[in-house]
Amino acid sequence: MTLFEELQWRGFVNQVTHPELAETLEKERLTLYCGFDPTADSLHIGSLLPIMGLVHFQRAGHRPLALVGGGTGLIGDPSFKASERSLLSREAVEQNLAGIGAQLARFLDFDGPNAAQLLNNADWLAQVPLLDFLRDFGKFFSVNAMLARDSVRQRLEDREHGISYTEFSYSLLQAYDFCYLLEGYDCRLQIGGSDQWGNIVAGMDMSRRLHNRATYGLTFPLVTKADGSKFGKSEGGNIWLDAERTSPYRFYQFWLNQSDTDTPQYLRFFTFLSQEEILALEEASREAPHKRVGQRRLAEEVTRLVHGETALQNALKASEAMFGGELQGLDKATLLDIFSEVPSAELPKTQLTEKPLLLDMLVEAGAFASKGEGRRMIKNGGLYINNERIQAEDQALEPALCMHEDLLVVRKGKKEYRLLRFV
RNA sequence: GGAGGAUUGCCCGAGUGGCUAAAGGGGACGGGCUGUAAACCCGUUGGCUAACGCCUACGUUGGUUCAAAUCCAACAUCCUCCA
Repeated sequence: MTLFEELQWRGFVNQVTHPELAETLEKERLTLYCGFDPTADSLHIGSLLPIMGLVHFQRAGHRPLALVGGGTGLIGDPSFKASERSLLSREAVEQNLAGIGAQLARFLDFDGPNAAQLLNNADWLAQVPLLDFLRDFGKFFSVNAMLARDSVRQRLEDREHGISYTEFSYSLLQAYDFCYLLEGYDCRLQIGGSDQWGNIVAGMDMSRRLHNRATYGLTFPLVTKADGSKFGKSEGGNIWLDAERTSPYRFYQFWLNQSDTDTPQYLRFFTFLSQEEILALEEASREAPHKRVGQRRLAEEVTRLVHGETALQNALKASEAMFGGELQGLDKATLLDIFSEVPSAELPKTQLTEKPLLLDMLVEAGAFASKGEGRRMIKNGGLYINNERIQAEDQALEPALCMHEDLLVVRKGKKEYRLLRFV
């Protein structure tokens, strides 16, 4: 299977500027780039698809450039956005760059004949004098073409928000990047999310006018969910690639909880499993859906890829303990280890002897927002201590409830755990 | 500048003097069924209280009234039409 066929099979190809790119990819070793916005100090799984894309290209022998938008990040991409972006400070962008760079470095191979490179467009964009830019570059840029683009049109039509000159110029900067990378790195292909189509085409236009050279563009589809909700969000908000923001356990659980309908596509998108393996998993899922082999494998693969083997094993162990229901047999160290993934709080040991209401104590420990909420939870049968359902609202807190004298595993509903420790 | 209309809980939206902590829907949360999925069914969805109840809430601030989301006044924000 050729690279392009593989990408198509996996569903990575949304739009391509030239159908002959498929052939070119077989005949030549290309340099390609994909940009990442430094809007936070960590990437989230929304960026995972482009990252996977870059890696596929690298595995096929092409040279990937991961571009962090230190320059463009100061401006803000208006594509398909409803309102004007608030500008990030230079310091924030700097900080975000460092975090994102480190994450990208985990996916790409920076050695060998087609070693990846990490670039920051601030390195060249910051150098360009405004007048030169307008004379040498802006002159070739058609405002008419830009106005016609879908990505900016909704902002033009929206009299409420409008679009500032600054954001309007974003497209030029990204086009400049492409030209710059073409010249300096012989980078002839830009890939990105479907919202980047306009920006990519703008860059291709410029490189043709400026350098009379043909370039390619390819966009990925939007990752969707069968039920129409937004991919990548869960109860706790975004799913981040940074273990500090989203623990490996939560990360693993996120993938494990994907629906049957979405899982086959996600296996294609977010794992490097071969076509045969993926088809086999699908087959197995159809035959015994309750075993959820697809979700399990998906969660395993992606967690290993993003957080590494050790973190995966811990996530597996924790998942098993929390959903297997068997807490009793575990020794204290294992217990603490497993629940290190989960929010925890320490409370004074004197509480145990004073025997307050369990409910009051949990509110105080932050497990419930209010007493009313806690009472409701108990009434509905959603509160468990050490995996045993609490039936009585007036249950008192006593030493007998604890595991290993001072540990309380609080569970709200099916999945939300919290560890309390009396010291 | 003038004339109308709007503003309700997380969101949408009903409500035009007491029976309104506010219909209905969505979302969220919990339970059931299952497979930590989907669909479906049931329940919860301002705070305090075991409960009677009390307090806080319908853009903001005042007022009328025994009683206001509901009436009046001013202000704010948005929308439409006219100049």
